[in-house]
Amino acid sequence: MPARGDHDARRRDVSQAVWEVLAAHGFGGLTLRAVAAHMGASTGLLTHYFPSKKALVRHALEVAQEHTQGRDRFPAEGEGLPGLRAALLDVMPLTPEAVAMSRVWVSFWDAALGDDELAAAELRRYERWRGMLRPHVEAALRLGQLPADADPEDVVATAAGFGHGLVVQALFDPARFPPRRQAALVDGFVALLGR
Amino acid sequence: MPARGDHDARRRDVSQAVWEVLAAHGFGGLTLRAVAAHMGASTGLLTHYFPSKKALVRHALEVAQEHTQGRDRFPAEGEGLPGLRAALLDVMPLTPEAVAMSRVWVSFWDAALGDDELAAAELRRYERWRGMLRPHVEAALRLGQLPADADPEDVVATAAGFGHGLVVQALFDPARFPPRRQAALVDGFVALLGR
DNA sequence: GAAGATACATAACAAACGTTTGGTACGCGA
DNA sequence: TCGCGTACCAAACGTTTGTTATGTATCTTC
Repeated sequence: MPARGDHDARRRDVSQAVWEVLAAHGFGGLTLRAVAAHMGASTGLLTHYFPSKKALVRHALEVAQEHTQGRDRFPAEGEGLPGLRAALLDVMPLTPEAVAMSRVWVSFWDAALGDDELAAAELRRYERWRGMLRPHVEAALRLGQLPADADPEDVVATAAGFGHGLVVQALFDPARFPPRRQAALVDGFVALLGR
Repeated sequence: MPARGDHDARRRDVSQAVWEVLAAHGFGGLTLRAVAAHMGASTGLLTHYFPSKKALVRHALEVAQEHTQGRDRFPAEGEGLPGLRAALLDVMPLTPEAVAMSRVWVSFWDAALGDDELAAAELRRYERWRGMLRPHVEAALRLGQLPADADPEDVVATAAGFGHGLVVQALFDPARFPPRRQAALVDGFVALLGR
């Protein structure tokens, strides 16, 4: 077994394993031994790359965040509401990978509720997500796709709420919320906004 | 300090303590010792009333559920959409107790993601909640408050998603989502449904 | 090819966990 | 008043946790 590998790449491998254990068993099932076993290694490997479990989790979530943002997104077939539609579809658990990702973030809410630092991170994450929706809402307003008196910030918050709420429902009841229906509900919601 | 107390009442006391620890620290911070300390007792007391931690949690969630349902609800000032509005306001974290309750349920999602039995319970809970929204949606349809071609089941799922999504946002960002704004967003959403 | 840093595995550590055990204090029927 | 069952505490059990210590290959550099 080698030395001189790519240190950062290995850290990313470990984060990936953290991610997968998290998706499979939630924060309650996230132990160093579980992560190590999942990647066929020992806990010594983990401690070699991360000083503590908390540091490991923090890095894994950062990596996850980049992965979330750099995703092959649904192409927005237009400005305004179509863009909002695409942004919402981006967060839906439509594929197995997206399901895993959603599971991790929902799981993360529990950990964040009990830890101030993680709660602050979750707050920022929410702001960033609303920030991604906002341009589309503002464009829609400019294009007259929304009632002229609509408050953009309220529309953003409403859309963000609808999106995450639908994610949770789909996560717990995939039979009732298959990808096709998730997409249909998103379409219906966006149509609702546009009068 | 023994004897002939009301056994069931004591079990409810314990469940209440579980509830409070859960609201404060999430599932990750729920330990028998924490619960015992919270009620100034020993872990022996807990095991005296419950055979295992899992049984304890199960009972606590059942009690919580009854408490959720038997809540002093917002009076529905009308049939159809006003009723839907009231039902949505009922789940919003508008008061400290409602905040605690919402924290517990969000926290519960993590535990449910890693445990099949809890996941099934969460699925049922969701069905029950949609079941509470459905009559209002159907009444709204009957009263012509919704477009005649609207699918009631889709409207229910959309409203349920919006509701829970807003709960999560409000939980993590109470400054941005004070009670007044939560209510305003619910009003805006219901108005959206009614054209 | 010797020296030293790197990359792990293995094993031990104290702490915390859920659970079990043993004991004591009290209420109640006899 | 005796005896028994309930209610509970205190302590200990074995396991699992995150962390630390030690050991051993492998690579890099000279």
